[in-house]
Amino acid sequence: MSNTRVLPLLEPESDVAACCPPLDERPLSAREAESAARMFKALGDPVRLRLFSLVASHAGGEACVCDISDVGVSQPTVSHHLKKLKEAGLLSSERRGTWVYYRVEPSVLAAMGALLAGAAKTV
Amino acid sequence: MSNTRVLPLLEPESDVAACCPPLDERPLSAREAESAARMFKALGDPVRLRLFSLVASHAGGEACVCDISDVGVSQPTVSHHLKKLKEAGLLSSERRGTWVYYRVEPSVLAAMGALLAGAAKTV
DNA sequence: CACCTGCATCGATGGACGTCAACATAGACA
DNA sequence: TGTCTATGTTGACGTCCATCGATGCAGGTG
Repeated sequence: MSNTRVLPLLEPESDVAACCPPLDERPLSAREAESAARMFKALGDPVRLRLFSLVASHAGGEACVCDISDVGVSQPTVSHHLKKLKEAGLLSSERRGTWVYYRVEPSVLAAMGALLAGAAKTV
Repeated sequence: MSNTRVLPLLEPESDVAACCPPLDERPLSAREAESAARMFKALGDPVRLRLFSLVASHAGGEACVCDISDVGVSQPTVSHHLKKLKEAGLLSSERRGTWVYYRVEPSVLAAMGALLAGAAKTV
């Protein structure tokens, strides 16, 4: 455990992780919605969702770009989408020698899960 | 065991509720990603997210369109976004007399929560 | 040094999307 | 019937976005 490392969250661009209450608790403010929508939007593209799932499900929690080649789009497009996922705070990247490795950013995922967990209980 | 046989995925338009395994279980197929991305995409707009949160947090789990007027966009735009949320399977609507009421579709939310719950555990 | 490979960036293009005003439709009421 | 109110629909417009080929850059290998 001890995995709950809280991000600094200083930049207004990436106030992404601890932004919002459960969706059914109260109406989101414009600011909250803006920040949360960025995360959902990042996963709102089929290619990005496959890329993200590919990284998330890969052994060790990280994947090299070289492992990704069968998503049906060109290499520049893959790079473009990985960048988008990184900008949304969902992935982080690290270059090790020749290859670049991407890994899932757990805190942001937890935030999205919290948003939905509330609304899912709404029956 | 209990290999969680998934649904037949009948309608290509609304295979939305029980589409996908947790994001970190295995790479999503193109079909799965397509279906799941539709849901995320629907929440990927700030206005739609506010509308959805507004309905989800409203008393009784439903809200009349007349309750919604302060999202910062015109009425036709509100109607447009509500339609999008409905097409994505996140909301359902019902006309009762003069007013139209929208409510949250719980199964779809549960599906999205399941997708993320898996990936959130990924540390 | 030169050469090759893995990945990012650039510039262009076609399509999708958010937004609005104008109009259409449906129900309530007189 | 007619009129008013509440929503949905249409058409248009501007912007964003996914995609690609070409190119650039970094790191390994000879």
